[in-house]
Formats: sequence, structure tokens, C-alpha cells
Amino acid sequence: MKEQKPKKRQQKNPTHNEEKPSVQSFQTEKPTKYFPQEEIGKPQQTSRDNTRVSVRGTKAKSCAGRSKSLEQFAEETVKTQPEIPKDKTKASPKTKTAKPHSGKAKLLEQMVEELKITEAETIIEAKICAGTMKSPEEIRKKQQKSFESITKACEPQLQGGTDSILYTTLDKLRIRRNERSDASKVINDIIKSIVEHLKKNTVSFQEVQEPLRTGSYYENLKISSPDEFDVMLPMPVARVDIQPFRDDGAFYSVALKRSKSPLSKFKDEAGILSASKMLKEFREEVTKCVKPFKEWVLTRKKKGCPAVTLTTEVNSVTISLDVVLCIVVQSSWPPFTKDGLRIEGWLGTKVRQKYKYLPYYLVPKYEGRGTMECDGVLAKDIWRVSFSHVEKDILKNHGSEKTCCEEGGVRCCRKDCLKLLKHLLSLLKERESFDKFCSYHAKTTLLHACCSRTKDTDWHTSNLGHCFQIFLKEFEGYLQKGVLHNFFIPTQNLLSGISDESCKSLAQCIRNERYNGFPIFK
DNA sequence: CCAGGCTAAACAAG
DNA sequence: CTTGTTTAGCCTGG
Repeated sequence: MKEQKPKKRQQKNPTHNEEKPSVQSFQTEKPTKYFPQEEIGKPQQTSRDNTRVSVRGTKAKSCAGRSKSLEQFAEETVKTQPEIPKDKTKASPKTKTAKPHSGKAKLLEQMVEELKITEAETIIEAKICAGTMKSPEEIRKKQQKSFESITKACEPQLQGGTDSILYTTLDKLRIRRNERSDASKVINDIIKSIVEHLKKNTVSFQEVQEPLRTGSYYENLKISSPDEFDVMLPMPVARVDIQPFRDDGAFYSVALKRSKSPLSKFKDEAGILSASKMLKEFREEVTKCVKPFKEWVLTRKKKGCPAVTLTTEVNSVTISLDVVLCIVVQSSWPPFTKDGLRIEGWLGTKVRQKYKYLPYYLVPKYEGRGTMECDGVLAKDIWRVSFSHVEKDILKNHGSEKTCCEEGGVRCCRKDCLKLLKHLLSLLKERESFDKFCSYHAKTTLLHACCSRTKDTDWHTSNLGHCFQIFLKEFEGYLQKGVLHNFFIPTQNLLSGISDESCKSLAQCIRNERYNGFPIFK
């Protein structure tokens, strides 16, 4: 009933972050290069509809206008964007079912075979097949058949077999609107109260900035239920001296160059800002603030963890809110980020540059025992970098073409792949103790994957089954090697704190699922 | 600071 | 499947 019908867009914006991982330091090995290259590389290129979309080097992509100076980037890119031919949605009435034609379909089938052959020797395969030699095949065929009869798909193998279970699963993971609505009200209220309290009733934290809503809920990647929320509360600091703590480039000590910041009281004699002292007082303030809200419960402090976790119940479901203290650093990113964020081929150099101009964040997170000392600084007073704001923006503006996933653009399955992996991971964690693995590992894998298959058509939604297979293979590859580089800080190996056995075991489980049509989803 | 506009995603209906 | 509506989140402009 309104006349609110937009038209085009050009503004996209970035912001904020998230937090998560936890890992140990230590060097890695060599740049990880994975098999996907050969397998995926070619078929994709031959894919027909690419010619259309990738017409030119129109990789400008959107560009989220961020702070003022960034808007310019946005406009610029918009201008340089040649205005792509229009998209298919119109052209082919039967859209997806008819999509994968000749060449592509064949290649895909080949690939499937390849997958099977090249890895068929592995133990699991043998094990699994021992009792059910043909069952996977049979199931696939059966499903394929029914699928064909219904849609008369041109590309049976992958589409028919695994896709239906994947779509069904995605459907189950969808968050209900009512649940979301109820939970978000409750969450927003408490966040508001906390921020107000910090501003009005505290000295140390009165300069707190707008909360950064980060993490999967705010990235539209939350699955199953809106029961986990992450918010970072940024404290500005005037001028700081950041020094690496240990050698992986993810942890730093922060020295306040004398100033009359409200945070000065957390300095030691050397001017080092003590993460532990600051977090302690922050926690106390949050505790004070939520006291009157009887329905909220504060969970116990976890060692090394930057979050103050609050829980409550909404419709008899427990939901939690992680409130994370952080400091905003305006200066340029640490040198360790130099070789990270290699998104040039995917999102473009301008976008990369734009991100690099943003501030970065530090959260009071450490690993191991807090009493460990390095250059006179205790581990518990160490900060870890966070680029959650960039992660969030990338996930939102994840297409090579600016119209990816927008109306009139190509619909991609990047996020769907990530949701499915997260789900798979959590199911496997229920079954076995894979405690050390977290969704940040999945997210990082997706970011890397997007950098090696950069075109939106590489992730076309009609290719979900295939994309997910490759995506999982990559993840398995990282696990096998025990090396997964932090997307922003390549020197940090996100798997360094996890045993080889554990990694390999998880890889096996995933492979097992992949080969068998994801029985765990059923 | 707020109101209003916009988007993505859920959802409803045909 | 397509189309239209609703909503939380986020942005902008006044």
C-alpha cells in the first residue's frame, strides 16, 4: 500500500565486526594451495553464462560507502561500472533446470567421477562401502530419477542426488521471523541499557562508541535459531603504540602514549594498557547494569575470553548475548596484514583499499596461561586483532558483481555453503568431541574459497551441490594439513592449537558425509 | 537526535 | 516458481 518502491541502489555500506576464533600462535608452513584449482578452474571458465556476466573487467563491485572518504570509492566504482547486459532470469523461462548445458554438465559429471576415483581409495570409503557398496549410488540414482521426472533436469548427477537434501536442510536452518522478532527486541533492549549505563554512569567507558553488531546473526548466517548475539563495544583511544606479542601477528601489546584518556588508569608504569584490568572493570560495570534486569543471567568469566556473556530466556528458549569490550585503532593496519585479505580478484583492488583505510579493533583475548610473559608483558594483558567489521561487510557485499544476489542479479550460494558447513560442523560436534573447531574456521574457509573462485557464476545457486562439494573438499584439505591461515593475518594458523589427530578425524567425518549424500542431515 | 528510506530475508499467496 | 508484503537492521538527511 505504499509507494515505497525503490529502484536502484548504489549505496552499500560496511561496518562492523565480529569475533570468534581462538588459536594459538606459531608459524605456518607454506602458502596453502589446494587441489581445487585444477578441478574447478576449468569447468567454470567454459561455463557459458559467464561470457555474459563477466563481460568485462567490470569487477568494480559495489563498495560500501563507509566513512565519508569511502563514499567516494562507492561512487567511483558505480560510475566505472559499465552497466552489465541484463541478466538471464528473464531470458530463460525455465531458468535453472535448463541451465547447465552440454559442456558444463559433462564437465561436472566428470568431476564427480574424479572426486570419487581420486579419493576412493581412502579408508573410509572402504569402510563405508564394505557394507553398502552401492547404496550411495543407488540412493543417488533414485533421487535423481524422481528429480528428473519432476524437473527434467539436464544435469542429473549432482543436482538430483545431493541437492535436494541440501535444500531441505537449508530450509530447516532458516530462522523463523517470529523468533527473530522476539529475540531481537529483548537483545536490543539490553544492549541499549548497557551502552547507556556505560556512558552515563561510568568514567572509564563513557566514551564508548556505537555498538558493533557482529557475528553470524548480524551477517545473516545464523542457523537454526536466533539464540546467539555478538556485540562489540568500541572504546576509542587517541594514540597508541602497538607491539606484536609473539610471532604470529595476531596478538599485540598496547601502549597508551600519554594522554588523559579515561583509560589511563589501566596503564602500568611502562604505559602498557592492561587488558585484564580493563576487562575486569568492564565486566563489573556490565554486571551492575544488568542487575535490575532479573531475567538476565551473567555467565562465569572464562579465561582469556573477551566476552561478557549474558543469557536469558525468550519463549522458554535460552538466548545469549556476548558483549565484547574492544578498542578502536585508527592508524594503519599492522604489517602482518600485508599479505592478507587477498580479495583483489574477487572484490577488486578498490574495495581492498577501502577496507584498509578502516580502523581495526583489538579485543582482550589471549591464549594459554595469563601469566606467561613476553618482553615484560603478561599474556593476560594482551590484545588480539579483530576485523569483524570487514568480515561483516564482505559477507554482505560478497559478489564480484555488485548486483550479486540482488534483484536482477545472479543469485549465488556462497552463504548457503557456509551455513551448511556450520551446520555440519555442529552436528559432528554433537557426535564427537571436536570442541576446538568453531564456525570461524568455516567462515575463514569460505573467504579463502571466494578468493580462488571469484566469479559469481562460480557460485551460482543452481550449482549448490557442486559448490558445496568443492567447498568441503577445501576444508578437508586444510584439516589434513593442519593449516588454515587467518584470512587477514596469513602468518596465523587457525588450526595450530588443535591436534593432528583431531584435524584428520574431522576431515574423515566430513569426507564420509560428502561421499554418502550427507546422511547426517537426514 | 530522529524519521524515513532502503535492503535482505522470511513468508504468504497464487 | 513468481510476486508481493512484512520486518529487523542500517543508513542518511534534516
